[in-house]
Amino acid sequence: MSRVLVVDDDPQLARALRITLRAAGYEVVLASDGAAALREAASAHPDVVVLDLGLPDLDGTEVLAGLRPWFAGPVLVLSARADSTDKVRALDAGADDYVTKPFDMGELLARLRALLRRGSAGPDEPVVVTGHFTVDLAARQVTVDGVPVRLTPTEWALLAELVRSPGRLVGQRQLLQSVWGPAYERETHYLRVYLNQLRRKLEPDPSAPRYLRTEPGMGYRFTP
Amino acid sequence: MSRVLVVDDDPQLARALRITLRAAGYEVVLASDGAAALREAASAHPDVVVLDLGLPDLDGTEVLAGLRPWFAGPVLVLSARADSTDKVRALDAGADDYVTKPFDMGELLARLRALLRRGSAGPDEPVVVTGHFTVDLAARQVTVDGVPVRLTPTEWALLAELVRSPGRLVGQRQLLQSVWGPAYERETHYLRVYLNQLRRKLEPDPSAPRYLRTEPGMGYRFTP
DNA sequence: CGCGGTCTTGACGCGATCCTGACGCCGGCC
DNA sequence: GGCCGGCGTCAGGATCGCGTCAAGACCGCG
Repeated sequence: MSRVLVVDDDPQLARALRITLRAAGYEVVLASDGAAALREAASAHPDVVVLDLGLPDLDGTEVLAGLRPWFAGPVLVLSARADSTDKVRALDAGADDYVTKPFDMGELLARLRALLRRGSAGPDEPVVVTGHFTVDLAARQVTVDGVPVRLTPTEWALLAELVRSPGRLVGQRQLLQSVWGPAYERETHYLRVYLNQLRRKLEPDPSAPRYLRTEPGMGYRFTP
Repeated sequence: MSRVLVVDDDPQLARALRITLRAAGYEVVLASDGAAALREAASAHPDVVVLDLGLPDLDGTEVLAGLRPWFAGPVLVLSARADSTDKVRALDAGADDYVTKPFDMGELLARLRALLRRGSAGPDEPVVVTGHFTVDLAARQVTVDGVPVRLTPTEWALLAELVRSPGRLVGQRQLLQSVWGPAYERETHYLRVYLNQLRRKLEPDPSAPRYLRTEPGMGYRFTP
């Protein structure tokens, strides 16, 4: 059955969620603060995360930001704040659903079912390894032959988008849209420049790319 | 940009949605009752459906039931009913999100963005296998005897169109229209050239095609 | 204010890709 | 038997996309 990571600092609510989710057939992992949430998400490989925004250490959106670069599964946010600007912020930060407290357990379960039905696209591995370099999506770090390499923010965003779907071709439009925004859909030149830089930093032989391959006219493909 | 099918019988709300969605960069298709909704969903190929449950002819859940067997994209349900049993029913009937009226437009847009962000990778059956080669539609990769083969964009578009309806005859007009555009309906020569190239790359014996067959005067057929 | 790093933009050469025309083959039809 | 339309095959030239380099714009920081 599916594994759920519940992130909530209220022991009473956490306990209620654990019992309800167990009864519904889920395996439950608990975390009571943001740091633990990120740790558990990386080690327990949950299929879905239920995240309370009101945490003692980190802001909920920070947890989302730490999760999203590498965690592909759905995230359902719980919050006491019903203001729509809060909802928009959380949803745009990567949440898949937003439920305001107090909430009905039946509805929460139904929303979880809906999220899980859609299926997690791609592996949620926080670290991707190749024969020559490794990409740690959770720690935002790349190492070549064990040596850390510095990437600029743009280079990182581009690499993360490619690495998140290994073996799959990623269209140039999708890359441009997720790295530069929807207005830059046609600036394919950017891709050429930054792919070149990434290859120079990561590929054993930048002139004959092994891991960051070009599919002319369509996009790029990361092959581990 | 993405296409949204809006199903609502309230002209005022429909108009507001159309204006807002247009402004947000979406292409909008409207339907004012359930029958029209099913028709438009089939013909317009929307990326996402916004469905009001209160319709004059059909119950909203019936529309959902009619949609779900073949429509893979996300469906966002609008409803005046805030009762959680209604929400559960709609979500379990195949809805991906449920928003109660009155709602905030910004929130609706954020929820649509969240749905589309996830929905780009549909749960289709993306791999087609034959005795000699395999076509992975999601990864955009073709392998012959396990070895990846490079296809040009045109070759890929043509092959994908054929492979999407296995065993079925695909007319030349349909192929030309979907690969080159409506203006090229008569350029049957293109088909001959590119089918030839595909056969050379994929068929065991290109001069005696087994998988990419010609139906003289009609079109082509892919037989797994 | 200066400085280092990063992002954008332009120019250029090269190879791949697309279109186009020519030719031969085959089967149906007159 | 000859004609004709449709198909397969091949090759070459125009065009497009890609990689590469470098210079200018921009930004945050000291």
